[in-house]
Amino acid sequence: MPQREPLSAERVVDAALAVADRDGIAGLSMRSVGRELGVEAMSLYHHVAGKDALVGAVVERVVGEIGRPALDVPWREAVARRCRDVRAVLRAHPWSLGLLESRRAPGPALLLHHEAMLECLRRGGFSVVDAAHAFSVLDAYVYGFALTEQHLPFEPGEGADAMVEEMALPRDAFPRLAEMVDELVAGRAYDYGDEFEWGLALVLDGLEARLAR
Amino acid sequence: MPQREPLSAERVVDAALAVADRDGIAGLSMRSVGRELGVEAMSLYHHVAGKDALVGAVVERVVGEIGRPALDVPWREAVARRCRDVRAVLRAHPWSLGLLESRRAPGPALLLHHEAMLECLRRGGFSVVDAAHAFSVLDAYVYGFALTEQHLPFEPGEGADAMVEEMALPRDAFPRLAEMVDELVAGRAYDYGDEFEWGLALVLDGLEARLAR
DNA sequence: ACCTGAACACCGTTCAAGT
DNA sequence: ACCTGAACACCGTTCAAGT
Repeated sequence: MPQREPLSAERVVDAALAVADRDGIAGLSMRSVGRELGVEAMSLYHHVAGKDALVGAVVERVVGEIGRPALDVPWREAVARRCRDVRAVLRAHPWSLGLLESRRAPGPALLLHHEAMLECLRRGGFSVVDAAHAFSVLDAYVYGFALTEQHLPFEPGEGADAMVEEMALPRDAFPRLAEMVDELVAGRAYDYGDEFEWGLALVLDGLEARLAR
Repeated sequence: MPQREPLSAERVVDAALAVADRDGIAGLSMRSVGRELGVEAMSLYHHVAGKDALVGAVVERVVGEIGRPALDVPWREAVARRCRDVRAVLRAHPWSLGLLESRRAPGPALLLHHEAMLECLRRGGFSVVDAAHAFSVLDAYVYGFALTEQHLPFEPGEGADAMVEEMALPRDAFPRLAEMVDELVAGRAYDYGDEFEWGLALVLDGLEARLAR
């Protein structure tokens, strides 16, 4: 019977990430992470300062999954890829968005992402101030989309039918919602996820226009 | 000594809102709400089904603070007002954004807001499908801005100086962030909150262009 | 040096008991 | 009908004790 692998900050973060991915944010506790490692919760305190620090490290790990920037393509394409990357990461770890609020200062991984985004924009010809503006809109859009996407009353593949049932709209009180649901259901194959590209293109068009003037 | 006001669902929600506004989301517990009302936590269960239901009711109350739509103005102005309204409400109750994740189906107040937004857009001439697109971008942008605004490493009025200190950027590793901070500090009076209008105008311009074509 | 048992001050919730 | 005390199964964290 092999000796138990010794604990380390890295293994604790690994375990916490696994627990969060499996059981969501509500299932992440010092005790559950300990259980995951076959160890008492108190042992974790020798490797992480506390739950806040652990959560911070897990968020940092997730942010680190955002791909490295492509600098050999036009700014619009480079920026679009980063945005898709961020959305993909936030979708893979839905619980991480809610965790952002417990962090105050951004960690190095998030700063690296910000830096990469600004680099793409500056190379594209944006002034420092406009790059700051552009970063702000893009960041808000991507985070916000991930947030709304997460709280949809239906599953991505499921289409809009489920939504109609789930919320049972009184048509006369909500005519605009009703016609929208009708049309989306009638048009079949509506995937809310497609909205991401529509909005992203709109924002990028807007930035292009600002750049030209 | 006056008889104690009898408990009611409404009074419980009032108290929960007061606790959340004062102590944040972490301070909101059945026991703390009970304390706020001078009552044991267990008494609350006679008026709300449980914590989830209470949280739902509190969110519903907050969403209800979003103003009624102005339908006698051009769509662009009407939509802009609603967006500013939503942002203001989310800023007044910063903890509510994090609470959205615990809700599955949107309550009537949120549906009313969605309906109002769609009404503005449809009156402006957007097709059903384009109104859905437009709603999606706007919603994502506003929520996302509120989210990023909430996690700024510095206080709104404080300017960017605090940010520089707080995160102590190694300039050579983050040249783009460094130049940005420099310029914003040099330019004085940078208020991140101003970014909201810049991005909102960009999104609305984009929608206007889509409407015209 | 690393791990843990017991303890403390908290959670949400149930249920039988009080008025 | 409305409120509550005691209890249960959980939290994060401290600290003295074990190896």
